[in-house]
Amino acid sequence: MPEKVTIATVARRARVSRQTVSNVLNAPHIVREETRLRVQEAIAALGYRANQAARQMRTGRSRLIAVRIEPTRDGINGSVLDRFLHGLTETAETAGYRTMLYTATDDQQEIATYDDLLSSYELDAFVLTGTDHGDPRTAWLAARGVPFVTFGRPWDAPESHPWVDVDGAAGTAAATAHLLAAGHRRIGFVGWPAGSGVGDDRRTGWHRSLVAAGVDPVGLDRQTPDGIAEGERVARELLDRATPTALVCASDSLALGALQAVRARTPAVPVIGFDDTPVAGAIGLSSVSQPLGEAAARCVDLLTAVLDGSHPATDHVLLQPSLVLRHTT
Amino acid sequence: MPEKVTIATVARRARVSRQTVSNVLNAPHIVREETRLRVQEAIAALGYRANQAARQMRTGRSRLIAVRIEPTRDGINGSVLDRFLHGLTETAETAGYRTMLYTATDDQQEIATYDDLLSSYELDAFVLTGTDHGDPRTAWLAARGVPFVTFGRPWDAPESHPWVDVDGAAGTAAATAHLLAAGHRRIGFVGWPAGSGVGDDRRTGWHRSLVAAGVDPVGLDRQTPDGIAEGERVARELLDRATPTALVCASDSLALGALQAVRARTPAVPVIGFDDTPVAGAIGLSSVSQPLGEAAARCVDLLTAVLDGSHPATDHVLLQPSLVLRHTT
DNA sequence: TTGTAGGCGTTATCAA
DNA sequence: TTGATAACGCCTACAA
Repeated sequence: MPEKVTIATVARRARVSRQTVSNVLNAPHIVREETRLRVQEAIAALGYRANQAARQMRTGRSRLIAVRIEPTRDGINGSVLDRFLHGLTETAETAGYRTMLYTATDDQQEIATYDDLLSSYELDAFVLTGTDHGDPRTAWLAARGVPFVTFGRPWDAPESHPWVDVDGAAGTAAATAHLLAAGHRRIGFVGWPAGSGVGDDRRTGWHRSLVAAGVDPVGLDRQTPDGIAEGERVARELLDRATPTALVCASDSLALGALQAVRARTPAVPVIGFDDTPVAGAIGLSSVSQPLGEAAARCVDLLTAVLDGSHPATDHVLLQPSLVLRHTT
Repeated sequence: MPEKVTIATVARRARVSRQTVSNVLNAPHIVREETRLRVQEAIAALGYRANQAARQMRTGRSRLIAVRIEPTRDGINGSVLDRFLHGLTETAETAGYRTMLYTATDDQQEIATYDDLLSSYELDAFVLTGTDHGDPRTAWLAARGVPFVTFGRPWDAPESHPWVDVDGAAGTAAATAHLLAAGHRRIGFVGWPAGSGVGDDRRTGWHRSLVAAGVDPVGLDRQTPDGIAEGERVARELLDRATPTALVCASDSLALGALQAVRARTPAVPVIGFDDTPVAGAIGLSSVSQPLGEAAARCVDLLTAVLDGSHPATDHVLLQPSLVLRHTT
């Protein structure tokens, strides 16, 4: 087991004071080159690394960011956040931050966790996902001046804090446009109940695309909580009542259900899902793909900008999704 | 923004010394009850929480455990580790530990990360996944006396360190037994190339089950790297050459491919996968399910035992998987 | 440009 | 049983 290497060990070896070593680390430009090189050589030779706990005590910064990990719901949509999490961890690492995980069952408990995390570990920032109308979490963090960024727009007040999001409406619009181009007119939409920002956004794209093409969308959409069985049920209902010739869905789960419903119909009824989850790839379901890696990277960008005190021109990033076509269209 | 509450704030309010507050926190039994209650009241009233960085400086312990997050490969098998990670975070929280994430591209880089994590953040322990024969990571950690537990057996030396694993052989044996009970004799196996501990383990269960039933397994299995296309290819090959009437697969990806291969065969060829990933649930694929939440919990148990210095009777845990039957059987 | 002194919040040691 | 003192490793002021 190697002995603990502190700033003092380095100082001794380089025959300078501890302060000079600290300067080499934090303000290299004020150290004479010859001295700096000697210190850097000592650092490398000893494998010295600054102790975060000690640094944090002085600076109050931990170089740690917190992200919530969700219970996997149906396991399909959960993969979206998992992919985001991976991208986040990776990008944060290259920016010199580590990622810390926490769980929470509801907003209030999550806020209690913020409090705990902040006072025990002095986290530098939070990355929130799944924001919705009137989110109490963002209000709490903002009130305390805690840096944070959300993956997902604040639907109420778009300017209130830094966020990164993917343009869901553009995604469903592209899906709808693709079907229109293929000659379809009566294109149905299977979505979530009105009221959720994300769900409404995705419905909007379909609606707007249809209207632009001169098709009346009335009666062509259905709403249901997420799930495969739910998707199948309402898709069947939609097919029976409104006879759409193609379907756009708000999620891959819904699309999977819709796929069951359209099975064996002639002519075939194309179905397009949302999120391009592994399931979609596995079964050949066309889907709208979110650039999750880039979204994560931009979140880190925004965060480091805030943490370094530099105020960038823009702190709202809206990314464009892409349509991945497979067998089902 | 609330003022920072330190042990001194609490001490002042409770009219005791800082040391007494510390004792109430870390050794309550040596404090007179009356004093202790007064201090606890002050702690509650002020919302005091011990600062981890300061505590860590003194004790050298961070109450942090590290887990690696993998790049999602095909996104199907990746979900296994994601579910494990969720369970781990949750259980660790209840045990008073937080989870820190890191990424690594190969074993050497991962070891470099250990070094970094250990000297910068003084992590208390590591949870490793995906161990294989002659894993350099466990050797490195063991040599330095760093506490760790692996999810996955050390295939070379079963006694060398604490581990938790799921009995893969029992899983494929159960799958095979189920098919045997349904009247099948020529049951094929689609697995990974020999040499990986996990893959060989899963093949063993199928092999043993067949032999026990008096069926000669020779020629009834194929090997391929993981993947849907790969699974389809070798399953097709197997069906053509060895005419199995049912298939057991080493993963859901392979099973998904096999499902393509057996499509439209009469009589139907049942397929059973492994891992019970969301995809399996979504498309009705029967699969062997690992108790990932429990595995994670046991990992935390083992870790806390090591960290608290108590040496439990057993530090090797082998959990039993369960067979989830769906349409494909 | 380099060195010295002090303190961040906590706990271990030892004395009262 | 409680309290005073020192120390963990680092960084910021200030002095040399």
